[in-house]
Amino acid sequence: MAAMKFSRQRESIKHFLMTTRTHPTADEVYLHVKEDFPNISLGTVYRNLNLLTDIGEATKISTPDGGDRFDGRIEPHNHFLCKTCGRLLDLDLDMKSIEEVNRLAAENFDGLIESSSTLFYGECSDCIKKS
Amino acid sequence: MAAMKFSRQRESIKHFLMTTRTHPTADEVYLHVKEDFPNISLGTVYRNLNLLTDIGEATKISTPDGGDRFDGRIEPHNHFLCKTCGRLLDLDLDMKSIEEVNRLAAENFDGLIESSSTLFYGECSDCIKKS
DNA sequence: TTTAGTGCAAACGATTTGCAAAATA
DNA sequence: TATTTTGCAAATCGTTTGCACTAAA
Repeated sequence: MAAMKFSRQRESIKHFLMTTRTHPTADEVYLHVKEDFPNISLGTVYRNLNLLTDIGEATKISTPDGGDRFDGRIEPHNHFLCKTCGRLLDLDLDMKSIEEVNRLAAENFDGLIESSSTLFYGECSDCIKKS
Repeated sequence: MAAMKFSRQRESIKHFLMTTRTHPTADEVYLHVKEDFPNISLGTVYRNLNLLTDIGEATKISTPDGGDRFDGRIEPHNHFLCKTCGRLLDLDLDMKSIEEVNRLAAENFDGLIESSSTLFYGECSDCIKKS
């Protein structure tokens, strides 16, 4: 079932995800990879982003505003959405804290908790400075 | 600026949101409210859901699978998404725990954290029983 | 040479929007 | 009466898919 083959396009997408911290949308990935592969199509980008997500080499982040973002950092970590500029930033809690949250939740919940993802809301330091 | 007027449709939408715990999609809200207002349109449902969300009387929940869900519970609380049946359930941490998470995050973050929303993943008790 | 991946364009589902008519203030 | 909200339909946005072709194994 599905012997995965190498593809230059997929490598490029993966490389971009792993070297940026901007949590790009599929379209932003497309525009970037297009610089190296002018003929690449948005469909290919979506197919590879989903594939990378499925095999655990990327993460999909959903926010209440607009399309999904993708993240090449696969270690558990969390995100912050600035209500002013809309940027999505990394926000690291140490592993112990993340586990502690999951443990606390498990106490109040009658099922199996495997992971969690927290989205923090507020205003980032850049926007605070400008106001 | 926008003096809000009463509307029967909006009341019905709001009432449904406040009395269900199913975290309905816009379409599910539409189908339910349609029982009382057979002519209501999906556009009206979306307009009111967004309006209620904007004035803080409802919450929009984004998950990595499919469309947004809406929630009439406005006190801070969290959610659990079952990987097997896809249901979105409430998961309450006590207020202290939520505040503690936000405090921990603030220590590692250079901006203002106002709130947070955690989505837990795993398998719900119903699905565990069936397997 | 067999199979997976690509580019393209059409299809899709969810959500938004313009507009004339209806409801609220 | 003045202004907001509605229903409808068309438009838009993000994403997926079928297909003939190309690249990798």
